[in-house]
Amino acid sequence: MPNNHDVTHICHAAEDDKNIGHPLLDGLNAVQREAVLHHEGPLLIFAGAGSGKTRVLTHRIAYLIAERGIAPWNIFAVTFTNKAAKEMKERLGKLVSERRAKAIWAGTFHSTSARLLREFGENIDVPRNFLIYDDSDQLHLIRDSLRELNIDEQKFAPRAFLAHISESKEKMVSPAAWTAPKGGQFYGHFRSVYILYQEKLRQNSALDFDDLLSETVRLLETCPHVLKTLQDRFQYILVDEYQDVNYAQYRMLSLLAKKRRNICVVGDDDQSIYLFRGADVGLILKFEEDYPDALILKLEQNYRSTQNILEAAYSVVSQNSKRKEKKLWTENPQGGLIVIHEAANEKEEAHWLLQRILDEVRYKDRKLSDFAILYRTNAQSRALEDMFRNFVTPYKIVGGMRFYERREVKDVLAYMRLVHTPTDSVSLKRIINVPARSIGATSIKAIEDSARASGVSMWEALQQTHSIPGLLPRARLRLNDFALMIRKLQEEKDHLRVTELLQHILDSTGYLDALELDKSIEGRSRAENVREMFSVTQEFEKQNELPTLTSFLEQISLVADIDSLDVDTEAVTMMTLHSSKGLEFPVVIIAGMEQNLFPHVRSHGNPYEMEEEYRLCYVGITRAKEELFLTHTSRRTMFGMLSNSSPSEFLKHIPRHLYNPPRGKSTRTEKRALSSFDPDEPDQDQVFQWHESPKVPANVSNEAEKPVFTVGDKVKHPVFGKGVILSTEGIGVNSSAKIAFANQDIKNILLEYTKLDKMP
DNA sequence: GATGCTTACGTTTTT
DNA sequence: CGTAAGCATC
Repeated sequence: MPNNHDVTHICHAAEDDKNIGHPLLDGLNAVQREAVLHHEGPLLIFAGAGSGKTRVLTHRIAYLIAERGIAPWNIFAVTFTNKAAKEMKERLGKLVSERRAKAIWAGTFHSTSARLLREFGENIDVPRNFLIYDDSDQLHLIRDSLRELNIDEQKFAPRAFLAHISESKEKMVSPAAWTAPKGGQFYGHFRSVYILYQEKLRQNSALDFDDLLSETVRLLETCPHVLKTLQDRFQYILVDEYQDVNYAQYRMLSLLAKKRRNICVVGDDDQSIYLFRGADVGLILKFEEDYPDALILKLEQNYRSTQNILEAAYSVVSQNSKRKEKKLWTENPQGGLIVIHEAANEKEEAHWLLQRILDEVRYKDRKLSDFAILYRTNAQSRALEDMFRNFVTPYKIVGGMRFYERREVKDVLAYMRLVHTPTDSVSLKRIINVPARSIGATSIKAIEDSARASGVSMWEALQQTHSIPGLLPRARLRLNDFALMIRKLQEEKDHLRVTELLQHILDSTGYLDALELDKSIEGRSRAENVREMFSVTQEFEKQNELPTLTSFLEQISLVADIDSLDVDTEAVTMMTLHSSKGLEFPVVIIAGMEQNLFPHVRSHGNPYEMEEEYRLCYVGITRAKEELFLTHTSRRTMFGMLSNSSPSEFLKHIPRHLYNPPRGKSTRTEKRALSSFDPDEPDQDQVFQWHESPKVPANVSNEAEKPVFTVGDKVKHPVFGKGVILSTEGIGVNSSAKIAFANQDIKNILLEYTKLDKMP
């Protein structure tokens, strides 16, 4: 089986179309063509996983431009991630021209909203230099609000307020319109917290993620001239992943599409996985009501996966009651069996799947980049990463501890934000004493109180330290120095490129110098991360025609983890199931298929959330093109506590004939289980039975020519150089050795995959 | 005001 | 287990 067949090669076009021969319709099936050719009026496309919807969307846009003479700047394409927008433009560049592809409006709801508010926000008193507050910024504001309102943080979790505020905004419920549900002190406090939080956002010239959407809706609703301008601008609207749209986004679309009604939405109710973020599957099902004249198309032919994989996916998602019945079909081969594997614990799980991957690379000519490991929670990546690092196998990870969430990066960004938007007191408070300039909590409190008393921002209060009561003379001096430094940077900001500004900030604050004094490992990596910021700004300046500070900060606030995933790197990809939406891989491994983990324990007892877990599983399975591995453990350590785990209920819905036979409890297995690394030998034999490629018996092949190593042997590793064997483990393919290298590193090396020379 | 120690607490999923 | 916030001490 070819490793990276493109869908284009196995698409078969219907023969009977009058437009046959048009390059934009080439290789499309009949339904896909209809979607491309549909001219004016609403269009709803149910597009199953792997049914070529991105192709349909890009070809449809290309057709509008090339054949119908629609100006690219009159087309608005909403994608789910920035990455998807970028890819769409790249593909369009090849279909029409790069210049025209660049001119279309493509982006996420959030980035488009930010752009519109930057352009028109002044109509509704959104300042031009607004910042976008992320989760942790929001929490700061909530905490401040709770303190101000004398609400006990211990009794009422700040997160709970934030979640409920977010929910309210998604549904476009203002503090005034909000009505308290019955009972509970929480709701008694809620309105005042909501109001104060909103007030603080305004004072800081900041919008949160939800504001981007709700303020845009408010803009469209309250300013008819803006609405008209935008209705004329966005003559053709195309929306991807419509099943994950929330109410505010829905309102925004309705307003924009009202005049011309050229709205084309694509989605799949089986792939709705953002309920927690306000996504409402009901909206895609309501589209027909909203637009009774809509053309409705269904893309049900799958070009991605084998029949076995599709059947497994269907067997899971069809358990749900609230879904539009549909079943994908494919002309693809049946494919090999799915492999379900139980490991003793998360370490062994990681070890097993790493081995599987290396086996396939070795015997089936796979590349590391053919593999994706998916999991339910980010925390699961730790065991995987440890194992990959130990065995020196390249991997790339989406999410987890994000670059922009690191303390040092946030600090540097806070300086940039403060220079850009002085009213941003969250940033100000963050860095006013970083690096330490002897400005302590008492002084900060004094500024805050004084600012509140006179109704100005902290930054404004700082300009007149003499009128702040309770400041010691020395503190006053320090504060003046700080204010002067920031003012200088503010004066420069418009004449400098972002990279230069970053340099000036580091120079005048001494931030990097302070970090470099710390010689510890963390200290070094912090300094490294700050220097990495220069790559970020330089890359930004290269990629953007108008690389302003405003757009830099905006882009950083709105990047998704997935946006920076580099598909070209030769490495295994690891990410959450959520992040994997829209992607595909020849081989997919879903790890942690356990009850209470996936489906997640928090979804138990909530039928809506349980159905979402099933959809999430469906999304995960349908990422796979050729092979699927599902692993679970019998015991897993969570929160530092070891607990028993049982196989996920998803597994029992997969028909027996689709996966590998259960491994027999042979004495061999039991013996093996006693040895240190559970190599799970019988299972491995079965794995290879269903491969078409000739199997090289793994544990026989090289054993003869491989030297045997014992503790104390001196060896030479092709990458790490000279070392000494500290200990050995495992048998055959699984044998590994702990080796101490000359550079002090101690690593576990899988002997099977490393050319290790014995030295005299 | 800085530093170091203790404790409490948490993990869904993300624009 | 690992982190972050909180407290006591210098």
